[in-house]
Amino acid sequence: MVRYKKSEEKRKQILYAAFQAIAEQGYDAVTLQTIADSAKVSKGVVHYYFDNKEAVLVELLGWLTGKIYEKETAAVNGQSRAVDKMAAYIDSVFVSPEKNRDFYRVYLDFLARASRSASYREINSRFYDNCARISAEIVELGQREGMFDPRLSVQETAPVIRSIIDGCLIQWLMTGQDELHAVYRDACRQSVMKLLAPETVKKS
Amino acid sequence: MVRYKKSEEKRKQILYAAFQAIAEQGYDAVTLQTIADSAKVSKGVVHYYFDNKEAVLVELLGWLTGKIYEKETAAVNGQSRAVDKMAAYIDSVFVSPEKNRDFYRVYLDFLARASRSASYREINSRFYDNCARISAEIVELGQREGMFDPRLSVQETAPVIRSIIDGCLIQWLMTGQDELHAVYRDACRQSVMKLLAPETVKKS
Amino acid sequence: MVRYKKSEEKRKQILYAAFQAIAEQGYDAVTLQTIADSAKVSKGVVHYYFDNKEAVLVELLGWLTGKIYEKETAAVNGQSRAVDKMAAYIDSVFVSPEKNRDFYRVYLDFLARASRSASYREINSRFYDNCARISAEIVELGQREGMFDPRLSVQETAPVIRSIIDGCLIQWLMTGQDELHAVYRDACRQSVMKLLAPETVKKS
Amino acid sequence: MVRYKKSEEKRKQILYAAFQAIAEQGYDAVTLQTIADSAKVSKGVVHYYFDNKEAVLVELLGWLTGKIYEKETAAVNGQSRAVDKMAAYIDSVFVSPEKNRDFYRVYLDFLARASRSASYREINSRFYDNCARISAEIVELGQREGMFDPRLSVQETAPVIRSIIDGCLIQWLMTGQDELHAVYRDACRQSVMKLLAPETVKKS
DNA sequence: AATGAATGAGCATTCATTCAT
DNA sequence: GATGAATGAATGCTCATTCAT
Repeated sequence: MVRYKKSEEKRKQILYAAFQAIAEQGYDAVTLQTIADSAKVSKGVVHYYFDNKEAVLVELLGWLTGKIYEKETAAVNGQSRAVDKMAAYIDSVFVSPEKNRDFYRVYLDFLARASRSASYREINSRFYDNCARISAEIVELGQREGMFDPRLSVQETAPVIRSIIDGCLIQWLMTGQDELHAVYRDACRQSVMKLLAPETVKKS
Repeated sequence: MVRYKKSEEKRKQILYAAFQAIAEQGYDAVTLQTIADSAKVSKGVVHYYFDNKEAVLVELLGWLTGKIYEKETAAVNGQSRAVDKMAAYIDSVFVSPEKNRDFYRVYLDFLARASRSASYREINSRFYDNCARISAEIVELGQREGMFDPRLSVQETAPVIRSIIDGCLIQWLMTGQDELHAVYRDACRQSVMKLLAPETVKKS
Repeated sequence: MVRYKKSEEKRKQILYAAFQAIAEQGYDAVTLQTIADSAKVSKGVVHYYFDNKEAVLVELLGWLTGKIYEKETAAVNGQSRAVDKMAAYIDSVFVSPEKNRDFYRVYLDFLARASRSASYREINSRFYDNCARISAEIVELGQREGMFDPRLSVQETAPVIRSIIDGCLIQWLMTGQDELHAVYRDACRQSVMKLLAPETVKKS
Repeated sequence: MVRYKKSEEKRKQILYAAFQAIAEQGYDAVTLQTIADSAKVSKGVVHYYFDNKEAVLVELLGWLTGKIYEKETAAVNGQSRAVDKMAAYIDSVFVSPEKNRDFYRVYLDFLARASRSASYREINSRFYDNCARISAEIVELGQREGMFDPRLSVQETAPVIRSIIDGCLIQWLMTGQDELHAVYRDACRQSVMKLLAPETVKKS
């Protein structure tokens, strides 16, 4: 990308600092001074690289969701069977309490904003579309493999899978308890699997 | 009780004004002046009834989630069979695009805050617990009726149901399209039902 | 004027403080803090009474030029003959080195701004029109009295009179010497009188 | 001289860019970046040639007023009779709406500053002195020719002539109307001529 | 109880200036 | 000579909060 002449590295440094600062304090409580301090640069530098505070957030969220999508893709590509891919997909989201906490704190801030601003929604839509594509491909593969319910509409299922993932992680975040991370992950995994499972013959 | 009669009315008036203002602009963008104007009271009055701006949000969310819980309970109590109760529960959440939009905008603001503050989380926990209880009772009833999968852990299932509901509504909100409200509601309903469904005999 | 509910007195206090501050430091060098300090009020008060810094200047200049016009009118009305009226008019402008210095400093700032902004120009036009009307009435009276050149176009002469007045005061201001104030005033008076004088019979 | 040949060119380039930028936006609204961009040089270069922002204005005005004086001198030298010289002098100032607008915008900015700073006033004094000398020589010539009023004090008349010129151009600038440029020029010319005219024999 | 004038801390932002390359 | 990244002081402005009436 030649889009930015100015050192791409420093931009990243500022974005990461902003991420940390927002995760800790929330978007509105964060000041450009906080971000600058956290990035170990002077306040002016933030404005040198970004037009304004909002531009930092906008870019941060494109960057963040982009990175997460990449990780999900990598995790899914590491498996061959649909069931394993889906498990890998879910596990790649439920990385660790620390990382999930940081990300979902920032992400909730973002969603709150996106609910009122079309430009934020657009960034999020790209992320949702990417996630939906991953799910859709896994579901289709699973259907071809005969492991997933063939009657499922891929269109409808993909968003629900993301709902369960995000919903579970938000609920976990609200517990404030790291120990429950695994519990919510398992609940998420099992629910998704149950949702995708084909009709079974009743054991008699 | 009688002591606060008059006050209580004005408190509600202010809370409702705050709700509208926050739904429109977001908590941080809203000023006490905005709230006062919208509630048709003077700025001083807001401080007379609430210690500070944050106290408005705190009380607002206790009040809001309480009202929603009441509506859910009423809807569920209007049905007798588990399947109908669950459908009524879900439908009572998916009221209308307008109402869902207003509530989820405010609720996302709240969740973002709750992710960093234990006191906010506590308010949310009450709501989650109430929702979980509703789900749990329906699931147990359904299991007794033989309509829901008897192997389901009620403990684990209840949060997932809420995840699907919240997750779907958040995703719908991010589309920015009122017309899709019904689509997400149906996806939510079908997924929940599939999740709760007992093992079925494969048609041969 | 019920245009402003907020204490008109305090507005004047702030305007006068702004006038003093601008006279001393120039519009751009003046900060809202300076104005507030000079008015012995807190910084917030200035913003409470005026939307922004520019609004202070705009109102200041309407107010200032209005006051000057009033003084000019009063001075002119105190005389009955055209020659005396004109002298009174000029003298009412050349009040004192101190007052002229303060006013013309601020006025030059204003003219510089007005040269680029139509809204400032409009305020100034009202002032120019008022001044031109004063001159025009005197000139017409003088022509009727037979004391002023009857061939003079009132339309054309009025602006030139103001040019001489403003031009002389600006030049005096640039000398930085209070002692020369009277010199420029006399030069102004004599030039204006010469300009208005009717054809004379050459002394032989 | 040779030492600065290259530098001098770039200085002029920067000064001219500054002139354009200030004419358009005003000194305070102009940034060094704007000037640098407009001069097609880097920001650092401006600081390389000028100690600071103010030094640009100071030099700009010395340069500008110098050029104007030269033009006035040339115009006056092109005529032999006092009346023609004076007309040429005035016409050389009223060049065109575009040029007068640019110059007087910048000049008003400068005068506002000069009203508070002795060092600026000094630059202006040189210009005033030069202008006064031109007028004085013409007036003296005219008196010798018997075309101008012999009783006129050259000392007193010269500044008034400049007052009329500057005053008329400032008033024209405040109209915002290019079409009136000629009107103000004519008013200026006629007033100056009337001012200088000798006593005339009344037609009987 | 209610008002709204007054306060001032805190913030985003701008920009002249410096300086390493 | 020339560049432009980096700095940080300074400013306009917002707004929660206080308090006299």
